Parts: sequence; C-alpha cells; structure tokens
Amino acid sequence: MDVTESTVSPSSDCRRVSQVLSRIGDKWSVLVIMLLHRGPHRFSALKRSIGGISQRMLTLTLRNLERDGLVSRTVTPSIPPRVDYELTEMGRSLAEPVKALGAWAFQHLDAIGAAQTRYDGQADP
Amino acid sequence: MDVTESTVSPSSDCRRVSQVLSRIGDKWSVLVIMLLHRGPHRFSALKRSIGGISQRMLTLTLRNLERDGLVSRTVTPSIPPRVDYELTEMGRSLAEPVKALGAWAFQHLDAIGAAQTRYDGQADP
DNA sequence: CCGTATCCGGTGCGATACTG
DNA sequence: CAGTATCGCACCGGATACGG
Repeated sequence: MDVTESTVSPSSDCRRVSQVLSRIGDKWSVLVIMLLHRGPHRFSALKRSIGGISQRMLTLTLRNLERDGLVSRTVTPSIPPRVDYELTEMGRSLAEPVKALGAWAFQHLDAIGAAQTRYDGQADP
Repeated sequence: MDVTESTVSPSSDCRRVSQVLSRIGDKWSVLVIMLLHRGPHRFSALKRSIGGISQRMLTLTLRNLERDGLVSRTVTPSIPPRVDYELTEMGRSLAEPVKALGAWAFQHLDAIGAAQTRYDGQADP
C-alpha cells in the first residue's frame, strides 16, 4: 500500500499513528533502539551505555518496546540471573527511519542552534 | 560527514540530538509539519485541520518550530489580522525523514496492535 | 543482577477567560 | 482572527529502598 499519496488517513488511523510516534518521542526509546541495533545487550550493559538513565526508566522503556513487539526479552535463569534484549525483525525495520531522522538531526544541529540564538536574541534582551 | 557509521557521537552531541528528537516527539509538532508540508496555512486553518488541539498548544507548537527555524511566520496586519505559517527550507527537509517514519508507523499499525494484545493477554487476566 | 514499589517534584497540556 | 494569562490536574520521570 502506498502511504505517500492517495491515502488520506481517516482520523482514527491518524491518532493511532500519533500513538506509535509518541513511543519514539519519549525520552529513552530511541537511544535504546540505536544501541540494540548493534546487537543484543544485557540489562546492565544498556544501563551502563546510556549515561544517566534510572533503572526504573530503563525497565519501563524496555517493557513498552517489548509490548509493541519491537524488542525481545530472553531470560537465562542462572544465579545471578541474566536477561538479554534484542531487536525483533520489526524493531530492526524501525531502526532505519529512526537512523534517517537521527542523521537529519545531527546534520542540522548547528543550523537549529543558530536559529534559536537568532530567535532568542531579538526577543529576550 | 557520514553519520551512519564510524561516528561514535561524543555524549554532548548525543544530548543535543536527543533534544532535537524530543521536538518531533511532542504531541503536535509532527501533525503540524505534515499539514504545512502541503503548503502554507493560516492559524485557524491549522486549528481546524487538527481536531482536538487547543489554541494554546497550537501557538506553543508553532512558536517552538519557528524558534528552531523550521517554520516561518508572516503577519498581514489587516483587520481582522491574518497570520500565515509555512515550512522553511530546513522544515521541508525535515519532512522527508518524518514522512518515512510516519509511513513505517502506518505500515506496522496492525502488527503493533497485535503484539500489544498478545502481550496484554498473557499478563492481565 | 534484574527488577518492582513508593514517594514526590516538575511540567505538559487542556479549559477558560481576556486583549488588540 | 490570533493570540496571551491564569489555573489545575495528570503524568512523566528521578531517587530511594526493598525482593527474588
């Protein structure tokens, strides 16, 4: 199905799309996805790689991603226990557009910064 | 510069990228961008097209996008006043990766929905 | 090691009312 | 028409402590 044209989404779909996008919009999901895109990671490896995330938010983020079918969670019941997270096929396919967006953001970092300073400069002082 | 590989972003850039992505993550920005991608719109036209947005959030969203240099705001001082919003060049370039993401979301709506039901089904009841 | 439970401050966002 | 101002709540997310 071609989404780029002809499909004027009915409002219900529109809201559902927004919900999906809000997932990638929350604070940590994108970081987690990008890390997992390099391969499977353990919980603590993710926690270490992402500086400044609380374990609460990491578990919540991973739960949501798992619920959406984007990451898989495999428990190895040893002592101490070991849990590995990995992108599913769908998760890997999501990584592509996300990477494109990340690349765009990176390329326009300074342009955006300049625009902000310009905007703030003519109002604040 | 090639972002897709070899560039292990230093943490400062990483946070700035996250900030940019948080813009597209907030509730209305993407909708506004997609609407403006079809051409310039007046304030009230945007408000009408997006069902359920308060005028407060519309102004805030537009202000932020303007501050980032993504949309331009042109005032026609008539009575009643008229304000048109339009994507800048940078805004149009952002629309492309955003459309890709939107297309992905649309394509995977049912897969995600199914995954969620499956996940909820084996835990809740 | 991997989580869950609880508390609590910051803020995103809607509702409403008022200006130019 | 296109905003700004104010209030109020819900909820996100950090800190901390505890359990398997």
